[in-house]
Amino acid sequence: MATRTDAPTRREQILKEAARLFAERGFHGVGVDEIGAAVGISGPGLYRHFPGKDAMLAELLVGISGQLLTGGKRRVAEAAGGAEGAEAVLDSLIEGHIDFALDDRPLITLHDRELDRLRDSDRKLVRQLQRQYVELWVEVVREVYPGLTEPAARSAVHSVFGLLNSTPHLGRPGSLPGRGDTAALLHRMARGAFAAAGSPAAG
Amino acid sequence: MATRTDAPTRREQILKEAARLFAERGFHGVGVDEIGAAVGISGPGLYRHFPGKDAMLAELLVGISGQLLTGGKRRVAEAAGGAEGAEAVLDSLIEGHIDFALDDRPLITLHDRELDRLRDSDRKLVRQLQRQYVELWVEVVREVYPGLTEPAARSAVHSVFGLLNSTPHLGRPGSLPGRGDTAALLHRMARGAFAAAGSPAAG
DNA sequence: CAGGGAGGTTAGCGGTCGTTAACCTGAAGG
DNA sequence: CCTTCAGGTTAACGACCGCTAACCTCCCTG
Repeated sequence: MATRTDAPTRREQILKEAARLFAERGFHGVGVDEIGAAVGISGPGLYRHFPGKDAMLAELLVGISGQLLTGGKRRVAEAAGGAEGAEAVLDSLIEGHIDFALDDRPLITLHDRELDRLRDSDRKLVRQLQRQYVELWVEVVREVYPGLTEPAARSAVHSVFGLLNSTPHLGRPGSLPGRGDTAALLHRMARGAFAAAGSPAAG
Repeated sequence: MATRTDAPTRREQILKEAARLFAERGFHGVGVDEIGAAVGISGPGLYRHFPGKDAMLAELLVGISGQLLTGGKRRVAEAAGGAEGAEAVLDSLIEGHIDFALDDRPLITLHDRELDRLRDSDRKLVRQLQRQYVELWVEVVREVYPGLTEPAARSAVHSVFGLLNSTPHLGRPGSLPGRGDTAALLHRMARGAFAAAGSPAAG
């Protein structure tokens, strides 16, 4: 839980700015000179830190997927240790995903937008991490709503991801009703969506 | 309601293929030669039909936004004519959006991905159409759930759009549980999400 | 049957972009 | 004090890409 107080490395600066620029204008829409300028160095200087532009995107996407999966696993394990039910685990997963979506909006945008720009091996890795993350959710969701078939649960999970990942469309951070309220609203809506998916007896 | 039986014009072919390619690899990731090849002509031949590559994207995005807004307005007007309540109007809006998301998946993808690649004037137009569409929903949603503040309703609408627009992530059309089932699931989830947003008294 | 426009073709220009090459500099270490 | 090396710099190359120019070929029409 060591909260970092030391300054970010140049490498981390580059990744952060690259993520922002890629999210704003797309991978092909951003030049290496722009990324360099964003961290105060110029174009080719980036090649002291990364073998190429592709490598930056790859590291970003692998990092995102891995971070989501690791966080999800941790939350499932923690909750399983206590006496809480599956509902609490689901709440924890939702909370973690919302935190990520609200804190790292550019990364969320990249996550489902630029995957196809990766080399085959990297793309396979990211897809595998994503799949594991989805399966994590599917298991928990089916435990809470046993009526759901597995394909339906998977569709529901993907749809809730779409709901939670909508934060980049909610306007600039200032125009939101406040982070806490937004998080609470998203959480309620996600639970409501799952509940509706799990009970086909709607009017 | 004249269902078209005549063959699509060359212009329409181009737009359709361009939409698919843009959705797959991004606007900057597709060359005009590829678009031409996709319709059986080669590169510069496209310039007999469009003034430039940008114009294809512009026409696609303006078309999408306009189509959504027009359809939404029509549905609101139709339902308002009958004796049905706001709930029925909301259901109709959801149904229309789902139809669009399931039938024109590449367009849905483009819709919130490549907007920034447009000329200023086109982007303003698209944004204006989108805003009107959102306001259409917000009004209906607040009628059904009067407890929602206006900002909360707008956030909820954007989030439900994220949910409904998740169809491109649901795997290839073949792997879905069947179009009707998928549409029904999405519809239930959207209603559940709105209901949860509208009643802060969750446990 | 002339002729003109719609809708193609290929060749090529000009600009952009990712990447490499060659060089510079300041700080650390023996 | 000399060396080394991490981390920069600018110049330039080669590929790609959007677009234009110039030309061709049907087909429709008067």
